[in-house]
Amino acid sequence: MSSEKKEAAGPSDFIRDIVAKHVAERKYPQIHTRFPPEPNGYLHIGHAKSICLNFGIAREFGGICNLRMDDTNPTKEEVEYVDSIQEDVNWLIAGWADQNLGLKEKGKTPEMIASNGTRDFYLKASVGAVPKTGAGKTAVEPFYASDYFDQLYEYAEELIRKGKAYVCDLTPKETDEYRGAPDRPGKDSPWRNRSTEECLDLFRRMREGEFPDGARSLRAKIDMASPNIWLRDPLLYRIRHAEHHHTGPKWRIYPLYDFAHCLSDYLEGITHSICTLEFEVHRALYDWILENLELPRPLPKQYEFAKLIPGYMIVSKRKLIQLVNEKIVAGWDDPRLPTISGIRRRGVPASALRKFAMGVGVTKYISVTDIALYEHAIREELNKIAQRRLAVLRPIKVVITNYPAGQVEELDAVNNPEDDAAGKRKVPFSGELFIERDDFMENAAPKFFRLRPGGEVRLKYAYIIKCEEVVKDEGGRIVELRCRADLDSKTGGATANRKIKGTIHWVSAAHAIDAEARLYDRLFTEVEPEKDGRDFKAVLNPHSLEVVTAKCEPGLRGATAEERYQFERLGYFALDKESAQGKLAFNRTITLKDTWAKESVKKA
RNA sequence: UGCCCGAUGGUGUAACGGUAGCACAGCAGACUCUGGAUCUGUUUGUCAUGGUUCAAAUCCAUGUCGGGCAGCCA
Repeated sequence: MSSEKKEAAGPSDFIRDIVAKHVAERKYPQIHTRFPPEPNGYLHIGHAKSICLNFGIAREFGGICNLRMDDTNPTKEEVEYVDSIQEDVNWLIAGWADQNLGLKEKGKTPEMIASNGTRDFYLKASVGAVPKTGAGKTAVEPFYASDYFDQLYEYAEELIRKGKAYVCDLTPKETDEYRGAPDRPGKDSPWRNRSTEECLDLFRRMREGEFPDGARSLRAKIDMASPNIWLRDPLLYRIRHAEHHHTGPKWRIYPLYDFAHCLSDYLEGITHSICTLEFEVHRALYDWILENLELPRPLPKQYEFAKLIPGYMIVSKRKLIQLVNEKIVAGWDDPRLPTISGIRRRGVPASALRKFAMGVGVTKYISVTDIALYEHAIREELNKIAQRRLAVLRPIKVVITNYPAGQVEELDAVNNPEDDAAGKRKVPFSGELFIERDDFMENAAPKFFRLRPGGEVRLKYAYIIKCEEVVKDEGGRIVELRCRADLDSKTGGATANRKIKGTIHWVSAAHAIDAEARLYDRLFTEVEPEKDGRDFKAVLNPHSLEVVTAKCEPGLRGATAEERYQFERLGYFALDKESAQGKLAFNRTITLKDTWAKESVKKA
């Protein structure tokens, strides 16, 4: 296959191979996947991989991917999370797979249909829609596992009637003891052979709220001696006197993941249920439930892949919450966090996140992904679209001694050398400038290409200057550089083609505007912050955020949140949401590759 | 010492019995009014041992190492 063809065909991996085979066999009328987060936290970069996989497959095979809240545990879930999940998914797939996003009409629950002569439930997705509540639009919303509680309850009774499930009175502790251990079989619950009638009666009374939490449970009757722990009469329902964020006070019993998930997939007509490796051992149970219910339509199948573990990040929900609660970061969307909202706020384009998530591939091999892959994807994307601007992060004053006092020139500056269509803009130049403190070295190393006493450097888009005097204060700190410009060397001028090794950025002191620049770096100093159970707080990077006041070219006054900027020679920046009129704040998404920094480190 | 899964350069992956390829990172160079970008070249790899085969990263066996599973979490 040629590389071009391969590109058009999308990535290839073992799951897509399976799907492609099913498509070729016409096994299903349409490929249907789903992305089913539990709304108990914010989505992070790991979810991005799952989203790209599930929506990517739908997109590549002309299918649908449902967004579903896997909300079967009322004590952990909140609407705040539902909203953020929806927002994050929309952002990530916008312009890429929105036409494959499966949602449903607001308030709709599964409908009773007749399939192959039997009673059946089904909830169709409405595709190509984004959540809209405006007048005249059909209101749509994500799927919710909790919308299936009625059907799930019926399926549970059906299992009881078939003698495949029973109400068990063992306490949680006893249940645990009866389960045995991986290398030791469990033993049957004394309630295992309770009559169907009694089970039905008890289960109904559980639903009515007659018993306290933990008093009874509904269990599948499988095999207490199974080598697979999840087949040792797993719990299907537990009693929980708790209000649910979506169903309110209606229920006192809630289904567990294993019971709810496979059936939710079935109800939505999912064909390929893709999840992470830790559910591999649950697959037998997933199949068992569906098969024992003898459902009329084709059954969904579960496939597992290795989740993303990016270096220098933590992704565990518990730890993320800890960072937020202990105010180590500024909130769920802190730009240092690997949450999708943090990544977005940092200025990473959705296309870059997707590129990364697709690029890491899909396998069953668990590994730590090099953060360089992530950073490369971001730079590659930003390089193509970012508007170049001049800004000085740590200014030092430069006076051009031979430049006419009071003169101001409007110089042409290229907006994006990667894109001619981006055009040019004017940047004011004058005899008093700011340059980057790092771009001057009093005792420069031989390969330092920038400004040094007596040395020359090119000011980007402007003149070549020579440093003639270094002015210091009483403390010996450099306060000003007095330089002489080669006035013929201006871009387009007589000596414009003189070869000067270094080119630096600058801003005109009188015209510069101030902006807060938030310089973000990785949050941790170790690739695996939690390696060997170490406290991740011990390896926090103390320099993960540095805030400076940058001197910016005046054009940046009109910066927008949508636009991406490259501050030349420094990095990519995005306007933060906290920016207000007259008070600009930029987040540094990522630095430019810096070979000089690497070089100087090598020497040290 | 139970069951399940996995192992290809430093990292992520491809090769589906027939030349171990790609990307990142690294290194060297070219070019450059961004030490950016781009371009060229390049170092490094099939966990081990047997077996099947004309031919094995691929199939089989054994071993080693790593991971998952004993929530009324998902």
